[in-house]
Amino acid sequence: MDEISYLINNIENSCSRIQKKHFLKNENITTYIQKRNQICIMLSGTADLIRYDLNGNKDIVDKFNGNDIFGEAFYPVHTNNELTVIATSDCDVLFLLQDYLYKKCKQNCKFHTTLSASILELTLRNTIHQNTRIEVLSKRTIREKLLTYFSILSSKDFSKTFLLPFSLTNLADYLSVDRSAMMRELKNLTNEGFISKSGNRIKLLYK
Amino acid sequence: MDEISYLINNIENSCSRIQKKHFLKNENITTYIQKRNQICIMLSGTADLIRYDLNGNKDIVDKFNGNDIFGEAFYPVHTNNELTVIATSDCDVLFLLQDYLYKKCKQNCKFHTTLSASILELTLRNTIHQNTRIEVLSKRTIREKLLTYFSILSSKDFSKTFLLPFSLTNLADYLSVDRSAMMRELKNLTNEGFISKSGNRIKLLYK
DNA sequence: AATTCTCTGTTGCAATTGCAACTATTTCGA
DNA sequence: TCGAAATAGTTGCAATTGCAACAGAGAATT
Repeated sequence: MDEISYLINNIENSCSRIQKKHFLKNENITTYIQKRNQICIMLSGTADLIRYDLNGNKDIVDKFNGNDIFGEAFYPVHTNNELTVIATSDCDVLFLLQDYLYKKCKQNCKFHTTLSASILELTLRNTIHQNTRIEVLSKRTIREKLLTYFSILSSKDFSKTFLLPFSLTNLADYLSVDRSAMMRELKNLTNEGFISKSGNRIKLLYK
Repeated sequence: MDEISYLINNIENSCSRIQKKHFLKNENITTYIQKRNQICIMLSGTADLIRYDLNGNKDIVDKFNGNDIFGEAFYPVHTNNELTVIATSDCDVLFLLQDYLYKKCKQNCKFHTTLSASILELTLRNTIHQNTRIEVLSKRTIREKLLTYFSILSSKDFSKTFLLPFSLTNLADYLSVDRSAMMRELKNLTNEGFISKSGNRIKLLYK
């Protein structure tokens, strides 16, 4: 993402229609409002996308890291719940409107060209992440979800041993299964000799 | 998608690096090969993305319609299975390589600018579809999956009554649940007065 | 018009999962 | 450095789900 680095470094002397803001942990970064077509890019830090449903239940829908692209422009916003992005650490976020990508500004600055290319690249990468998650979520048992996800991590690292990118609690959320049921299944997989595990390090023992 | 129409109509006198091909039902459109960075756009017709795993099991991973964008550039391709796109009806498909989006051709034709903007727009729309699917798949019970999906369809149509966009068999695939278990749950929802249903038409009876 | 194929609908049963309710351990902030 | 969160780990039990195996209705193909 050299392109994004370029953007960050040149943000000051760029068009006024794109903004960079800094947030402290626990601050509200944005709320998804239909038809606003807002696009956000996480430059540094982390945040959670949170849904409050009508019963007031809180639900972590997504998690964002550096270079992640998000915002209501990417999301099916429907009326009966509110989606809010909350900083889980201090962070810097870039804001722009989707329309801005299609219209050239008067100055015709290099910024636009670079920005469009970057957004496309970030979006493509985002799509790959989403497809990964869909592939995993579409498995029907916890065992299959775990093994599918492990196999993806393994082939990404070119190694039978790899580090989980988050805590076991968060892994259960990512797989959308009950944490205790997932722990049970991890134990089964270990006892049956499919994997071994110490902390967040997993080793695949088959094939 | 006027942009895409423009592309289709001007495909003949465009760069040679983008191709339009016609396929008959059941023909192989493409196979996902790592690092090829191929992008495909379905101009007309329908196709299935199919995975063959090591045991030879066949699995429909995704379904594509008009204006859908797909290809290995969007997908986490890992070594132990093959992903193939098969036409489920006669169709026209546009092929290009991802790099092509970033590099201007010598002629500097209008084609490039339009194409990049279109691809970005198609990708954004694709992302919204994916987020919808993730939202639905991340519900833990069949009942919740159904109600979540119904609620999205309902708010999209601005109506408590709406048509399912596919057969009940395909709905079960989309929700990634056993079809018979889903039928059972649909019956429960009907008996308990949450919905009514005739054919593919669903009516929400609550709130 | 007959046949094949796909889709809908149903049910019993076994396996899997979520839920609740704990304890132990680690991390983090005041 | 002490206490509070967050994380990891465990288990019994009830509810949900997948699976297998049907039958019938509708489409599509020849």
